[in-house]
Amino acid sequence: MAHQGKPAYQQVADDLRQRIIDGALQAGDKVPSEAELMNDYGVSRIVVRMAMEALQNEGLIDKQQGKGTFVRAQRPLRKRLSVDLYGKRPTYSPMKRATEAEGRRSEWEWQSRRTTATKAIAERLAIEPGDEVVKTAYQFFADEQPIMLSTSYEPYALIAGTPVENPEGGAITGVVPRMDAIGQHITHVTEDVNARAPRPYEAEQLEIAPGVPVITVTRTYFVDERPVETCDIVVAADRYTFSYTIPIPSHAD
Amino acid sequence: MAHQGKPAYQQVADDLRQRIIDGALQAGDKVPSEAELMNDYGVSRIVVRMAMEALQNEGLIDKQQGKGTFVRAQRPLRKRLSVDLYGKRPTYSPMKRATEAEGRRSEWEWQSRRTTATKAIAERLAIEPGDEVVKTAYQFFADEQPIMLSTSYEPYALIAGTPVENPEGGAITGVVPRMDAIGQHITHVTEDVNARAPRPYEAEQLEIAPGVPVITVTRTYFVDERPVETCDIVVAADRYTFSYTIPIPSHAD
DNA sequence: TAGTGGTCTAGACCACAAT
DNA sequence: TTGTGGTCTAGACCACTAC
Repeated sequence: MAHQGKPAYQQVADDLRQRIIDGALQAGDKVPSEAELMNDYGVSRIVVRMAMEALQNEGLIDKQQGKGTFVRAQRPLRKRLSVDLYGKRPTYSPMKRATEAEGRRSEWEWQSRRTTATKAIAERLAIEPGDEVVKTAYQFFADEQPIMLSTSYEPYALIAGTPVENPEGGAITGVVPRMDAIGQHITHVTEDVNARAPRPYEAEQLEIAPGVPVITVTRTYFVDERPVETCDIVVAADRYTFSYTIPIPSHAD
Repeated sequence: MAHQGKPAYQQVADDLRQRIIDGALQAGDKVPSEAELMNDYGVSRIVVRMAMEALQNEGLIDKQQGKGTFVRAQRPLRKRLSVDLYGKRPTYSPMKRATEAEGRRSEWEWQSRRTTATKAIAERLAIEPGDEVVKTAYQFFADEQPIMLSTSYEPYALIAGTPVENPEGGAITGVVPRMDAIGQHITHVTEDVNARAPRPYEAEQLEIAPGVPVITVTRTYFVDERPVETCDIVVAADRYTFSYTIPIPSHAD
């Protein structure tokens, strides 16, 4: 490895990245094995692995134990979790839309329990810490593969004794219709989008390598200024994209 | 390190993560040095480093060469890049809003040049590959620190000979006002939000460690169904969050 | 000068997949 | 059985920071 001031592992990563971008290595192609790369570049295995790890975290390659390393299919194959602002229906169920639109089955599992609000959750729901909330953990699947984790919180006071006390137990799916059923007509939703490396549990559930980033969304549903549900969403960034369409008001000032 | 089937580096990471979450290690606290951790857990340095790298990529710690490793300030301190749907003004300049709102100066640098559209860009702008476009690379700063990279593309045919041919050279800042000035009244914007590890150039520009994810946004401005500008945005995920507010139409079906 | 994290070598054994 | 990537050891030297 001719040095140019840069660390060797970055030079290896740069070279391989360029070969992928240039198309010398195409989607599905096998990347040379670690042993071959050690030879090709004249570096130790740790250097090769550091380079490959960087490329994996960039979403460019896919390592498979026992088989080898392959160039990933690029962006166009990523699924979109889209939020349609123009639909007449008040449903707000991007995952269902995304999966049904592709003729796939949409499935989820959930586990619900009553608990008390932490300080952070209380703040998001504009209630007091210690107030009762219903906490529900969801796992969404498409074609048997886990694609999204979500944990939602609702003030228990809001839904106690109503038909929707059981989160998704009834026939009504989606937060907006469920809230509609008890007279809470959701007016808007806020989403804070961020990203980070997955926690081990998330990496396992979503079947991604540790280091491959996840997109996190903190979503809160409001009836006017009152929050009625808040949830934390986690999806694998190398497989999914969040899409937004934002209307720009006209210049009639 | 008592083994429980899990790799040692995950156990070390799990233990340190728990100490941070529990508050035993608080924001700003110094994490034990690599040498101390090797001793504490009875593992080699590479194991300690793999654990620390995971925590860094999760945004939990901050490594500083020569000084040590420290627990990061958590989410609430992150800045928001917010998109206000309700403002009367048609400006769409989230970075300015975010920085001005905090009484900070907002600065940017840009470099513009005419070139031809690649296949991907042509598709996003609904023009033909090879058509002329104006490509502009922006760097946004807040308090001298780089916070956002952006590369925008506009069809040259749209702006040729107009006062806004020079991207941000005139007094008009922001895409919506600029387009307004030439009679193009932007009706909506689409954003595709994703995340990945940064490229070396991005890590350097944004002053983040390789492995700390960036949020990428592919944003396109439309006049009715016609795209008039598209851009790629990159921000450090450990410092910034994108916020959306989405109105939910009422159930009057 | 001492302590920190950054890079790197040369090995080793393991788990998994293909043959 | 062979080749792959996953984990791990025991070192080494360097660059940066604080004293």
